Amino acid sequence: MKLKNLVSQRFKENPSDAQIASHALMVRGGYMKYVGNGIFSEYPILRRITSKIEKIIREEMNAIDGQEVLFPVVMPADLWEESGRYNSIGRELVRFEDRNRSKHVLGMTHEEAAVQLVREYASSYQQYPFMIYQIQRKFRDEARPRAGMIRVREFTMKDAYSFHTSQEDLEDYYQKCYDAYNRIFKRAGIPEVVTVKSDSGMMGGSVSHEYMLLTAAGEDTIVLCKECDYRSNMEAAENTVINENAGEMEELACVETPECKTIEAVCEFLHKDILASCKAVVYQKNMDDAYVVAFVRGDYEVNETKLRNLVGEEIHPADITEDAPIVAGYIGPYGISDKVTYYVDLSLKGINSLVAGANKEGYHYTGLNLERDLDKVEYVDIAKVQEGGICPCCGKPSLAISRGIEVGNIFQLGTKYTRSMKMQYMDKDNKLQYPIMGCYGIGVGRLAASICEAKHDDYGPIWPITIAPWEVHLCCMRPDNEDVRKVADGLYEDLQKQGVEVIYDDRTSVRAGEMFADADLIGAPIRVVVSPRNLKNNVVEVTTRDKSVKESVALDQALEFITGLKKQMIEAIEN
RNA sequence: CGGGGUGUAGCUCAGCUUGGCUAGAGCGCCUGGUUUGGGACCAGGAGGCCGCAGGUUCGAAUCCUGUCACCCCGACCA
Repeated sequence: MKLKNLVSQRFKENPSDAQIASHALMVRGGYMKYVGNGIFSEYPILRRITSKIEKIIREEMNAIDGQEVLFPVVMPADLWEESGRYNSIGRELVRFEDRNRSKHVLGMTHEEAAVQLVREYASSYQQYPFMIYQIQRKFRDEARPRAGMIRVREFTMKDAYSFHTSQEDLEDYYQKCYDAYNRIFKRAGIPEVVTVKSDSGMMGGSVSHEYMLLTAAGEDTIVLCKECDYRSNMEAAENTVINENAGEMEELACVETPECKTIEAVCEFLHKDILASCKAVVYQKNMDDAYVVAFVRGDYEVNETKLRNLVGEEIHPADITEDAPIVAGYIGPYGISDKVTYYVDLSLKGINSLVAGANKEGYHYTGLNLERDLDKVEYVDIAKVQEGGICPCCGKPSLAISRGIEVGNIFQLGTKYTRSMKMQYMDKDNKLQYPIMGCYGIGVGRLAASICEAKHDDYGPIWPITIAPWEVHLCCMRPDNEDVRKVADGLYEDLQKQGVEVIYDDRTSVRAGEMFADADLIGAPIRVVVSPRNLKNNVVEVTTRDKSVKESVALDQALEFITGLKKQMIEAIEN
């Protein structure tokens, strides 16, 4: 491919709306073009990258006996009504009517389609297990797309669905998929992706893992133990708290705390330790606006995902009205209205004397002892883990908090979809059974952007050779010089004959600076420069994008050197 | 959905507070020339319904009202 014919435009300046490196570089380099909120087109450079990522994914899915299929993007609403998700999913599911006024949806995930595809086929236990997958566009009407290709509304995804006749078989296959995913990320050049325990959310099911690329630009918060292998998404992270210095037992007393609406203000006013205070965070159920109060130790934040799972339905931060059965700023577990559901976090266990709201405007209690003063207390885990918190696995105070991009996930779904959609098979004993499912996703575009996020410098992406748009970027400096052009043209031909993917820059009237800047933005791992200066010494210059190699190679050895370097770079990633 | 911000050339932006001639710059693009190892220089040129609609005014990119779109933070999110 000649660079001068490449459909795309490169820019010197950063786009004004880009907040993260991958977004800025991929727009500047002509990888993609903004079409609408959360919607992009891919130019040839990016399409070459995503095609290579897809190829790796296909190979690994096929290697674990996956069979590629293709589901429709548009599906009749009936199908989604069967599983119950037509009504349970919010506005991210696009619903519309066709010309006959019949309801349809745009596919945002394909559990229903997968079950529908194999429901009649897989009627005997002898046909199990099997896995089907597709690589296809999805549309999710996200509330807030952001960060370029990291979070978009329309995107390409590999989604796989496996069907099993026993939990053991699912777990066995889940492990195979777990390993296949690790191979995919390794082969795509980011072996540093880690798995974390995750919350299953709307997918349903029990065990699930997310594959996270740890980077400051990530949207997810990850909890990692520095001492052992414990890793979890913050949403699912267990919070372990031990209140060792539980303090003196005091008398319960109601004290005036004027204008003290935050826990910090109260503690300062009363000269009490925030670690012996009880903070109230108020939510409302989405269904009926009923109030739900979460009590946590003053220094903790509420983990809304854990709270939501406990409540068993959707909740949102409360809007406390005048006639509410609670007094904003003065809410405490002692004497709280029985119209309010409340939860007490583990972080409050064992503290002898708490400062807490008195449920009366302008008053707090001191000396509150939950076990002595309340009829009964049940402690639940609803707080966010803190930096330096205690690891639930090894027990050491070694938890660290980091940011990550979710590049893939795997779920043990169970029978949620097969039951609701009445997919059954006949087992050995002539009994009807529901197959057990697993599902496994990878966002292709997001993975490309994540790799860019992980592998770039100020000048552009540094693509791993396995997914780079081209393996070699050949620069012909001064193509108006006949000797130089002849050598460069020859090298271009020869490299291609050797099966090397080359992007060839033979533009006249382009100065060296621009050529190099373009090469950096395109990010091919190997750069070869043919120029009058090099030719004088009968050499070409070979450098790698990551600057680890920079050599002048004799003309007659150039081909061998470059193909050798390519092979070396591929092996370094694949092995 | 709540808070903040921005819409002027393909890109990055100035002009708007205090209304006034044919609306500007840099980059990019086209023509010609000089250049040629990290985004050159000279000369000429094309390119704008100043997001959209309404209003105020002799006159609106600028003031007012409405509306749409986008960006950021939060909420939400397999």
